[in-house]
Amino acid sequence: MSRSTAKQTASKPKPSRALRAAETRQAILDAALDEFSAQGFAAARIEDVAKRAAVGKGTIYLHFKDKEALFQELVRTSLVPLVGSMRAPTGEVSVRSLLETFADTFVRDILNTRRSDIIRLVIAEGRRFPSLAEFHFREVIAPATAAMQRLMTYGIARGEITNPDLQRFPQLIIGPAMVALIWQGLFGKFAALDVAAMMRAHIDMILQSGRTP
Amino acid sequence: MSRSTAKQTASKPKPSRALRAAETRQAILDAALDEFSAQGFAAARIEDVAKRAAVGKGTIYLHFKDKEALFQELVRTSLVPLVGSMRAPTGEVSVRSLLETFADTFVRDILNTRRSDIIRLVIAEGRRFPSLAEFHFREVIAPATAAMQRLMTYGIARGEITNPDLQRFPQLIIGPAMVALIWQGLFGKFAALDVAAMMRAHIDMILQSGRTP
Amino acid sequence: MSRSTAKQTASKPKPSRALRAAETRQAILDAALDEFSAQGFAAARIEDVAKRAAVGKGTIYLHFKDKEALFQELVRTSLVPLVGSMRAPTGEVSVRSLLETFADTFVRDILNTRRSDIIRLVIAEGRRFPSLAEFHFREVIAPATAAMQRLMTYGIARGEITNPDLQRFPQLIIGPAMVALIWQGLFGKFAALDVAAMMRAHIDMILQSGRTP
Amino acid sequence: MSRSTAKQTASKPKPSRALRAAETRQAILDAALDEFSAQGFAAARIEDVAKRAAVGKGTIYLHFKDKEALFQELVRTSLVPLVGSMRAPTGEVSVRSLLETFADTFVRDILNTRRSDIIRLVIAEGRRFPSLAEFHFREVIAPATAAMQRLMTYGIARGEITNPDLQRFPQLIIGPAMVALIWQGLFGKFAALDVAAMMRAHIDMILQSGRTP
DNA sequence: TATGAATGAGTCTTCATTCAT
DNA sequence: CATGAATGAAGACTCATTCAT
Repeated sequence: MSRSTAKQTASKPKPSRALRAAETRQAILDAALDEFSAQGFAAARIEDVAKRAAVGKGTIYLHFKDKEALFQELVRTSLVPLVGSMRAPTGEVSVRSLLETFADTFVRDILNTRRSDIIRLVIAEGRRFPSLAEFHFREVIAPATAAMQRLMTYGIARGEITNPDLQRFPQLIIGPAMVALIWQGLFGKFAALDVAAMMRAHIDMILQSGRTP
Repeated sequence: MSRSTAKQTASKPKPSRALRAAETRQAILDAALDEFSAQGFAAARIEDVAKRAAVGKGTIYLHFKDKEALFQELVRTSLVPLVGSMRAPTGEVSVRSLLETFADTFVRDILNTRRSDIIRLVIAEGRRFPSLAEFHFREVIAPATAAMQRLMTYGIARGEITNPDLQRFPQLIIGPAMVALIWQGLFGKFAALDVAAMMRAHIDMILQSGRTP
Repeated sequence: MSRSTAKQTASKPKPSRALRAAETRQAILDAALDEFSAQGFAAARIEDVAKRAAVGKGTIYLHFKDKEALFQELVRTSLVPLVGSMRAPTGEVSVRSLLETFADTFVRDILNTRRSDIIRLVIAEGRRFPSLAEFHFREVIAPATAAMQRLMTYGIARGEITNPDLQRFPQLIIGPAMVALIWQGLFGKFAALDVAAMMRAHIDMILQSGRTP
Repeated sequence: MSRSTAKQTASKPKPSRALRAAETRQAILDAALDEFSAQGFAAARIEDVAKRAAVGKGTIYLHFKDKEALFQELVRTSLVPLVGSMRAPTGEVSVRSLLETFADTFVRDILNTRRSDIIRLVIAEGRRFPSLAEFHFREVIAPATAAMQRLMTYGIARGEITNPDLQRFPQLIIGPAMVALIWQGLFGKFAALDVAAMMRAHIDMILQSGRTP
């Protein structure tokens, strides 16, 4: 929403055309996220997206080829940035602290944001949009599991991790995050879940795992 | 085709009208599961359900008030039976064997059956059918987590379980099952997951958890 | 297919087949009147007629070819009997008393009975069932207006009626009856109308009409 | 066909979008009157209305919520304007001339126009649309009968009307108009009715009524 | 005769998409 | 670039009618 330059001159504040267009586009994506995650792909109405974005219905088609393109664009652009943040563990950082950072990041930047809606959307609609599922696997899931595996390799090298299964099944590490996502989305109303505490307990479990008593 | 004579002779035991109706109803539910889990609620077409069930379109409305009723009925009747099978642990059974039984049952009776489609449906459509999400919570989730908590209590009493967090967060125990469900549904094509092995690894982790080395 | 013999053998009191059939048929007609007059032809449902008549849906088709036949049969059989009752005025009866009898009969045997529903049905659906309108004209309207004209001729001969217009426009005599019918059907709830008093006032008007003061 | 220039030259004055929309709306109402009065509410098909109005099916739903709203709007907007024209009688106008004006107006502006179809529609469908019947009573019937009563009061004051029943039963005055409406709609084909002459005869009758000879 | 489960043609209604302004 | 009136294909749902029992 940078509307901070070149305003005082004319009657209308007119920022550069390209800028306004980008803003409109983003407003549409924001609105689309609301509608798609509330209604699902099929039941979401383009008109509602337009209304929520405060643009005309036709405007959406100036920015996106059709409803499906809008949907896929939404999902694609919303999660890819996340992956970049997962880097190989280096230096003397403990696995525990890396896992804790991961958990914190997950809760702060995904679970409590609208990104969680996106993930739920992928889960909900992935079956009907195989290309989306594939894209998501390639761009999000595969890198994330690979990162977890690297983290486990690192942990084993450091002696912090002793259970080799964790390297084989990075899903075990990600598991509680997924559960948290679904739980908050569907059952949070009925039974609150202290996700942060659960994640901490889970990290404890991972680090204790494999130790021969 | 004389219709008034010779009935007891043939192979089929003259299913009473009511019986045939019940069969029709079940055929519709089966077909609906196929269509709904393949297409999602909104995109599934009643006509396709009818075609798959080999009945006329109108027949569906003879058995279900509308598309939504068919959907909810489908989900409701498909999962409740499962819950009955979870009984309190008794006698001298080890927690490990109980967890292994649970894991086996999950893989055999849910993951590799169409029930997994139902659960995916609940996850996918729960947002738009709050009553369904609530029903599912009440009838499936809550009993299942309660059973897990009882199992952990039992394990702690027996000394097999030493990590009290597991009692507080039964979600940690169920987690990998949920991950498996989603993974197989969306990403199984891209990367196979040996769910049974993962579940075993998870059980090991649970049982080792909390031990002070 | 002799249906009239050999019946007294069995247990149930079973009236003759033909009798039962006639009863069923009449029950269907009664139910049809209720439904058609409440819903109109198009919106009335055969299933509701069946339910109200306490017969199966298929039974209706044993007695009537289709929905339209049921409707036409209903209208035809319900009004024709009325016409027979209008006979030529004879003897020394005054026109006033004849008109009063007509008014009484109308109120008692039509307005306050379900026959009024039939007439309303003819008015409502006549446009779409020209054959019905024609039938109704031929069997009810034409005879009734002819009877009124005869009555006026009779009245003029007796000196009771002095206005020749009444002979030319028998509709003027029938008018208030029609108004009463529609009023009671549509607006009776909002403003009651004392039909009998109105009819008396109308008769006074007719008899005073044409007198040169 | 350059679209950006040369607009003031042509014949058509560039109807603004809103104006065109209003025209479309009116075209739909006109077409709906045709279809509804020919087929009745239930049997009229929206698609036929659209075709007759030369618009797409969906366009109708752009202007009216559903079929029923279209129907009610049609009836509501078509008759209310009439009521405004009935004003209290003033000055030295004779009751006869007022009644004659009323009769002329009825024949010219209702009976021989499509408004008569509307009234027939109200009669035909009023039972199934109670709100419509009520609306019609409130907006048309009640004002009309009240106007007639005022007219009779005025006539009595002037000495032209001597029959007090006419004040009590304004329906007696309106009667023949209603009969004419129904007659022309249903039986006009079988037996023509000279409505104007009948109305004149009726007016004579009213003015003679109550005179003691 | 009587039934009611089954059928599918027929309708209303929605909504993604287009396009004239 | 932006708009929203117009469109019509698509899909849910109804109900008269049939027919096996």
